[in-house]
Amino acid sequence: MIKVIFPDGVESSCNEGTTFFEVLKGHDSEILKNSVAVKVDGELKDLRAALKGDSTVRVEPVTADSKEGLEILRHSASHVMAQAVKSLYGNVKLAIGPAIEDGFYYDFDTEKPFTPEDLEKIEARMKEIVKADYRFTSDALPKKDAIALFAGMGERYKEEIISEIPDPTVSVYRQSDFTDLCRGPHVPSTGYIKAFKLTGMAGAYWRGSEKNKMLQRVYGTAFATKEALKEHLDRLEEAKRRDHRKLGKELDLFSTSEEIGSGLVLWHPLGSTVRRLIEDFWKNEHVKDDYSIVYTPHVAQVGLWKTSGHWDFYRENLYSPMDVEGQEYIVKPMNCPFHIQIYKSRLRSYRDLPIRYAELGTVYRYERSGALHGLLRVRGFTQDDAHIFMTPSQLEEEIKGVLKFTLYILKSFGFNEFDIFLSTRPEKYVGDLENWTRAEAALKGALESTGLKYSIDPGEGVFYGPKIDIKIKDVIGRSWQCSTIQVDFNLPERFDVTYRDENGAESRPIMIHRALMGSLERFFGCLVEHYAGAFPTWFAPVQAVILTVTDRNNDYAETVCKRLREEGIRAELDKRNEKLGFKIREAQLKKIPYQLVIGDNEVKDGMVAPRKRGGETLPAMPLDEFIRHIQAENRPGVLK
RNA sequence: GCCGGCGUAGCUCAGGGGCAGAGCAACUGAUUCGUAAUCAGUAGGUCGGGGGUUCAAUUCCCCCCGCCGGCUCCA
Repeated sequence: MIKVIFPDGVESSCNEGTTFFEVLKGHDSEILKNSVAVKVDGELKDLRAALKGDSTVRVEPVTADSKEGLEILRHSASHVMAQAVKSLYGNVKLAIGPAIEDGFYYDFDTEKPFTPEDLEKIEARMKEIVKADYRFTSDALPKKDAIALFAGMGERYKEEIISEIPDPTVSVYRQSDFTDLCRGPHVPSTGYIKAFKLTGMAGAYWRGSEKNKMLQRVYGTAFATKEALKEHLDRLEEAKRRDHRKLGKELDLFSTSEEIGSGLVLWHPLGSTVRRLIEDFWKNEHVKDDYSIVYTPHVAQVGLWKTSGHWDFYRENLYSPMDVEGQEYIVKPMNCPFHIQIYKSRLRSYRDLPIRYAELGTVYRYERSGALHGLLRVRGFTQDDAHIFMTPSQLEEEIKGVLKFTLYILKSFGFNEFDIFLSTRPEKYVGDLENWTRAEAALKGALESTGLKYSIDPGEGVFYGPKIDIKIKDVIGRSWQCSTIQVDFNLPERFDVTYRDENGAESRPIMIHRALMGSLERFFGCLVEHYAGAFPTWFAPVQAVILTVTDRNNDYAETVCKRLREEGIRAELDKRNEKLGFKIREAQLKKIPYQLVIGDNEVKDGMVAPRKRGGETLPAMPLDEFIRHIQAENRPGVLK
């Protein structure tokens, strides 16, 4: 007899050989209904597997709606998809088919790429397989036998995978006539996969390397219930609705032009207004925080990048040099060497440090055409960059300050949730170990001081120093990589940056690179999606639009508009000969925060009748009262 | 860069080897109107660009450019 302990503390005893199915049934048949697998002493197992071995085991049901359960469900769905594909198309070789973040995929080596119609056919066949409710069964095989098995089926990718598995035996899973190499576990039968959908397909290289053959990847997703699946698909729709590329066009914020070139952004007047407000706020806050704002050229001699090391390390992202009177110049991919030159323009004392140079610096980097994406990945963009030069002993204090400042700026735009990562020393690094240890401790100390949660990415730091990355979470839960704070031991060395220390000796400062928004393009794209284009009053490009009811109201409306503008409010006047409902609809579609209706009543009483973007109408009020009302929101950081 | 899809009026999209289409927007006129679309009329096209097949190409084929979904990359 084996003693079984359940998570709720209940114990029971079962014979060796009892399946977990039966074990759970005896415990709680309700939970069994929702379970796809079990965790036995922390290890995931099939429900069909049997108790064995130890005298006491802890058994925990894994339900389909849990993180691990979903993963199992999706992984099983990928097997069902593979079965469907194999049964529909001859001569298909299987590569890999894992569960991923929001679903699963399977890579196939096919003669012909799949078409959208194939996707439908595959999904239909999958439904048949689910309906047939085939059992998932598993076998352990010695590697040699497994290789022979898959070689017999012509599955050369599987052979390759098996030969790289260190264990002496591997497991295979079968459902109906389909066999696949798999670690498992799986749901007990295909009928468990009640809610799934194929979501797309794409080419994907075998093992992710461009040197290898391109395979056909089919993406899908699966959930515990139809409701959860629908919710997920609705979320995708919602994301589509918020897409900054779509809203950018609809709201006339920005565009790109084929004549100009890919990845080069035109900021239209309304988008430019938002950008200007972001920039003004950014500059003011930096000055308050004791940064010096600087400006630097867009091109420079290539030698600068040879010294910095970028010419050797990142050549493929740099634009080709241009000849200027026999000298080679390139358009700048980064701002740091310029800031270093400003630093080096005279002798610096330890008394001058820290020195903080900040710049909204526009840089150009070559990105492969396939990598470009709206405002999020472009070839020309403006970094909200800063470089801080300090003595090693100032590092921790400085990082604390930068971190606090970063969070303050992000919160001012309405971002309050973050995923924070600390990346530590990689295998290949420059600088001495002592500095690394110190810098990592400093970054850690600064993170601890914020009280925010963070995770450590060991070995993921850049070769020149450890870093903190902050991803902001938007309203629908997506993460956006924006802020980065990087310690750099390398550039001060390469450019021979120095200061005079307390003893008059030449010392090497440490540098921090940091960007809060990353780039204005990316941050703006993120803001558009976060707010679905309905920007808070303080950075809405148009804050109030005045809508006249008839031509009789035009003169008064003009004075209202003029007055608002004098008060610094971005107001527009719509005196077109259209019905009020039409004007409201347009203002609403433009997502303007306030619509001021002016008809005969308002003219008579010297009032305005405000209507909010959400549809709420406020009682008619004197203009001065409305100005007070909107001014209360017209300040950086106020998010109405 | 690679795989697949797409590119038709300012926008959203339909069409398809033989006259280039709709809705919205624009323009003109009428209407002077109270909280999400007033009515009528007019104009608008190198069907992304180049080449080929054909009596005839926007449609079929090839090349290029751009966009979209991925792969890859992201200092």
